[in-house]
Amino acid sequence: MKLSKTYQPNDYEPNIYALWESSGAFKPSGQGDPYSIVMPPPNANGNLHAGHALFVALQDILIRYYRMKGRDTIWIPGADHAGFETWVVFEQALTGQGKSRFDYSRDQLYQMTWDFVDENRGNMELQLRALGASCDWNHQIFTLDREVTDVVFTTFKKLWDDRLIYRGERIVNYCTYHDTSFADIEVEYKEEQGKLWYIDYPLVFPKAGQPKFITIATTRPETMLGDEAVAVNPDDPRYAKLVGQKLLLPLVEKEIPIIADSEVDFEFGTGALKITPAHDPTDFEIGQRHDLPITAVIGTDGLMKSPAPPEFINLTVEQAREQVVEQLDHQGLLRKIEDIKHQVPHCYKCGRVIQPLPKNQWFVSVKPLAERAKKAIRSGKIKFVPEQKGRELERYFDELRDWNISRQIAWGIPIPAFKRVEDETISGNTPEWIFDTRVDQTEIEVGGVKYIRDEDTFDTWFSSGQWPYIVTRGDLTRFYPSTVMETGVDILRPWVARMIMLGLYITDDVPFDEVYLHGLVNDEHNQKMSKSKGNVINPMGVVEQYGSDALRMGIIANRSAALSQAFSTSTVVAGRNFCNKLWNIARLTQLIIDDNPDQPQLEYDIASNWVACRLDQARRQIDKHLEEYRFAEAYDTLYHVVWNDVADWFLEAQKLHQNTSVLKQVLNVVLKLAHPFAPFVTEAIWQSLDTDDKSTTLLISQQWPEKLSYNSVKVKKFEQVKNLVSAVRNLTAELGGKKRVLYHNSEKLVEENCDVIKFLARLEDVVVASRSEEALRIPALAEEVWLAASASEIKAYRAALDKRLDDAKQQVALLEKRLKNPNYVKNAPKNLVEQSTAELAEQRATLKRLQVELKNQ
RNA sequence: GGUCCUUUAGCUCAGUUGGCUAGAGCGCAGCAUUCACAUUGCUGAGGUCGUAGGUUCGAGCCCUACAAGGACCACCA
Repeated sequence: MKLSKTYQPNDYEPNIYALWESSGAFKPSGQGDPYSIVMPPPNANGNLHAGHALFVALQDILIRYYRMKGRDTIWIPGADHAGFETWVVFEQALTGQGKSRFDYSRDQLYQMTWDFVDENRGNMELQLRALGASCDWNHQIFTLDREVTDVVFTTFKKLWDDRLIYRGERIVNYCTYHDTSFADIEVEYKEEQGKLWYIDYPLVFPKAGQPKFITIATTRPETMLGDEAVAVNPDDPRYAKLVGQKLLLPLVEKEIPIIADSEVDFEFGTGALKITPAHDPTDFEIGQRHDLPITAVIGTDGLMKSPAPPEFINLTVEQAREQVVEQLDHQGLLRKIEDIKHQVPHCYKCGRVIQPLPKNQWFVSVKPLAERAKKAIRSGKIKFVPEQKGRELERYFDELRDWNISRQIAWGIPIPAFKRVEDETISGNTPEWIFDTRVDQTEIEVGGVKYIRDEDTFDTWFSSGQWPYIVTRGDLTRFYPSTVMETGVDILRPWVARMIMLGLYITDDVPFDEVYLHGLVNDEHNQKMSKSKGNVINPMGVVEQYGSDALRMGIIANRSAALSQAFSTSTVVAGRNFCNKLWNIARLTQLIIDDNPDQPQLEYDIASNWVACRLDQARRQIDKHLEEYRFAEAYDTLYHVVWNDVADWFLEAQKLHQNTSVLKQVLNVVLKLAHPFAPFVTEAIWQSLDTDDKSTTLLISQQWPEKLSYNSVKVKKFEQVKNLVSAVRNLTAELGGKKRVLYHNSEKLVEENCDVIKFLARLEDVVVASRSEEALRIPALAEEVWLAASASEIKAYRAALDKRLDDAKQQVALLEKRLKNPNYVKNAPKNLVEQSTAELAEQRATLKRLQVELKNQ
């Protein structure tokens, strides 16, 4: 015996992976229709988490399956510089060394982050290998590689030339701690208990019969220092006559107009809205419509700044708020304070409140891009699993606003734009900003004019949004569009949406044909995993304990598309046990073959036909399930055919009558069907088999099983034997478990399969006899077969028989009622009616046998 | 405020165009076991499919309302 008693994954996995990798099996074959998956690049600086384990499992199953199906298959791995994410970690490390980002230049910081990432770089890749990812490492790309930045620059230029990129002062979401702006999508809104302050703004020249002031309501009184107007709804009768008049902005003593804008909600507060164009997105828009100046009183450092009155300058927002309220109260302008619950934007990383600030940034005009993307989904050019996620994206494209792509962090792809250095000698038509890819220089000269590089870097999603066509350039163009994009629902909007927009824009084609989305992997109690909760599952620990295959099967079991579901150790254990089952199937097969070396018996017995039929059905089902991305069901099908059919019935039967050629064939098919789901153990077994040319034979490179042939009559026969055996086992167990004698009235089925039935049903003996008093009829079987039982046992069993009788009666009544219903007979499909009729006959026969049985006792 | 998802056995989940006795894994109970595997085998118990209506010969599945949980979106200052 070559194989140890149980499968020890750690003894095999690393060697098996090295075998695959060195054999070149991960490379595309160049034969067959292309099948490609672009891996969502994991953070180069991080360790893999449970979500990665899930995506590796799903994508690798697809890749291995289609590779075996003969497709020209590639899975392209990547590593993400993960701009902001990595930056935050790097800065923490810097702080840990007592340093800060202000001690270095941008270029120094970039280099330092590069080195920092480089140190950890290999971990992620080793972990992908440990998970068995059969991706083509020759084509691995890092998101900061030259070939990536080249494409990103070209795209930026094209957008620029097409006037789809503009630089403008807009309100951005600014984290004053991280010192960078965010896209709308990166902001986390949290409901908070806040206050609503009601403040009187006096009119400069109150007219007779009119109020002397307007009361506004605000949750952020400190921003009033930057107010430029008070807006009311044009249809609001309370304020109709006041529109156009001036107010005196308290504390600042500045005159501001009362304007009318339909955006203003009558219902909220007093119906009068103070307008701070610099510090609120809505106010900014209203300000634009009414040509109001943008007066910023909060700086990017989060402190108050000029032109706020001197006493407020350099106060924090919170301090300023207190001061403002206090002074207003002092001046008798504070009318009332209400408690209010409202949504407050927070930095998703540090949790601090996001300040809306005006900032000059690069923006992408997304409307035309989004329109096209929406059409691609609507027309079915891109298919989503699950479908509703496609509809969700369509709605998202409708409401998407211009996309801020500038980030004020050093770690990322520099924006290839340079700003003119002000100089009186330059002519009026020299552009303020020019495109240039010499981003390694901070200052360049063009036509005698000096330009300085934009210090900002691109939003990571701007470059990763171009990933599918970036990674398929060169000799891989046949793999674009990729076949399926498999990724997490959480990045449907930030990533998938952008890949579709930019893919269509640059290549005039969709970036992928289908999108499969997986949900979050929660902890065992279905709570979201997070470092702060300490409930994070480390996939490498699971691999170490149970094996890579076990983790893979455990994590896909019971899981459906796009749903957040719990991680379950028990399904991983089930996966581990399944690996061991495969292992022992191989061991037994080997054992039998070793015992019968030179005489393969070619007699094709009924069990062999039956198992061929079961395996063939399973193959078709797995095909169908994988076609429809039903991973859990494909695995379930495999699990049961291997365990329940092959191991529990076929191999048990083979212990009696060996058929080495069929045994070999069955093991071969089992290993192939199982390979995408349990690659390591199946390959380990494959390598242990005696084959003519081992060096070139890898399971990973084998063809998926073809149709198996079998004799249906023999299949049916084994099915009957199996039913009889189960019925005997059942009755034996109910009667108390000891071995018994089976009597039969020269039944052909029993006669022909006497020894198999005896063996599988664990019978004392099988003898021909007429009905004995000391025996119980095997229930629900048409054959005249009885199991030996003493009178007292029969008596004790009477209750069970009574119950069976009741069940049968109920069934007969139900079927009769259904068949008597003329509407059923008329409307239901014919085969169903026939089926019901047949079943009724069967149930009536059963009923009759049970009645006889009971009478005889 | 809006949109979407979920609700099926003790737990985690399947259940593909409605079709008649709703499945799996784990857990639980009983029995077995020198014979590939205790990471085992056999047998079994356990569900009025969130609630209330409706459509239909027939509903876990379709429709309506409601309830609970979750996710996302939104400019209510």
